[in-house]
Amino acid sequence: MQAIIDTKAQIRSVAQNLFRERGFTATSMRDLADSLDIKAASLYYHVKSKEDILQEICFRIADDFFKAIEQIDFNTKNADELLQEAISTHVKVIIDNLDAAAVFFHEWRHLSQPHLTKFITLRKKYERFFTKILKQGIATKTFGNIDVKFTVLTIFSTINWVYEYYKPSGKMTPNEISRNLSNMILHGISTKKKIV
Amino acid sequence: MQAIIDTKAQIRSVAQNLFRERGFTATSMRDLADSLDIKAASLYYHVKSKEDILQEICFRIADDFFKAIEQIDFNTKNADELLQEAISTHVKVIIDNLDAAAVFFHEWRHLSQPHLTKFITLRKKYERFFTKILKQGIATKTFGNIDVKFTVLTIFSTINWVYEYYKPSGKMTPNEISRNLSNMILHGISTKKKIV
DNA sequence: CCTACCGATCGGTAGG
DNA sequence: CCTACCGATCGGTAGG
Repeated sequence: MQAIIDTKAQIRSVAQNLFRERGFTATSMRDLADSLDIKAASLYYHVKSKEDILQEICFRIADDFFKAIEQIDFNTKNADELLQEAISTHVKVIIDNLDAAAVFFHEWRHLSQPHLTKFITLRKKYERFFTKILKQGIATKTFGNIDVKFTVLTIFSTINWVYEYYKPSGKMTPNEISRNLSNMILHGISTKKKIV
Repeated sequence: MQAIIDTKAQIRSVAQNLFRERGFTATSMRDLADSLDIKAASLYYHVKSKEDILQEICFRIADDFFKAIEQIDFNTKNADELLQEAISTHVKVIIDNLDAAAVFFHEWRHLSQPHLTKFITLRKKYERFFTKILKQGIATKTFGNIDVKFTVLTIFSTINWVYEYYKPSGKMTPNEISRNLSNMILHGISTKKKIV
């Protein structure tokens, strides 16, 4: 049994990398098999289909995102602290799974139904954690009078792109990246006061 | 001649849409032909190859981005005004070419050499406009002591995602979106003062 | 995990 | 812009 599990994990690992580099559609089962030094037909002993692999990648990391954010205690902190913590855990999941994150953000649309709908539903559910933080922050005047939906989308655009430029060999640590992103989202880059 | 030009523009228009929806690799020449009510072989009278279409889409909108940003007068304005204007023209190009922008941001990696290198070089050149604005703003203390490279990347992540959520039928106008994005990037969402 | 193979589809060409 | 077609490659199966 152990061998099967390992092989499946290996397939996923190689697939994450190739799906990221070339895209899901442009990666063939033969490409995958070549990287694993087996024949394409042998892959089907471990996975049901090519899309089966994509599903596993997408929903595994979705699960990581939920597990991380659900550990945040939403009752004992201010909205700005909550937001910083949410950003930090989100960024950590991405950085710990760079290939999977890239696939998650780019290739999910190749999921077939009903998985596609399930995926979109999960994403909306996840967004609600951030919506909640923003609404709380507006209510307590911690945040300005912002458009919640627009701001949630903008926060995600800002923090999701991390997988694109983060390099483990780079000079910025994951914590520094999280801090800088939180800082930009909370305070911006200007030294001047906001004109409202 | 006019007919040929129109047909080529039609091919590009349909291709932008399909490449966006399904991705470059997952869109076949037969898909394109079907949408145009012609046969796949007939496409080759107008275009050299499938990638030829991708190249046109990517480099045309790249040109739009440059034309727009080159019209900004970099000498008579403060860094914060410059940044607002750069963001605004950038967002306008995206909103005026939603399909092409989506292809530009997602499918460029399917370009072959030497076009891929040319594309990346152009993108770096374009980023330099923003680098210049940030450096000027830091020098004049308009911006805080930020990491320039990181901030340029973060600004692009924040503003590029517009193509994903902008809907012409939505309640926010392009100008409002630009203003909100500039506001977030310059001042953030917090009402508190920045703690340095 | 392999060999052998299938039907479908791909990008593209020849020739009109 | 069409018909007719090509070699290559695709995801996947049968049977071991």
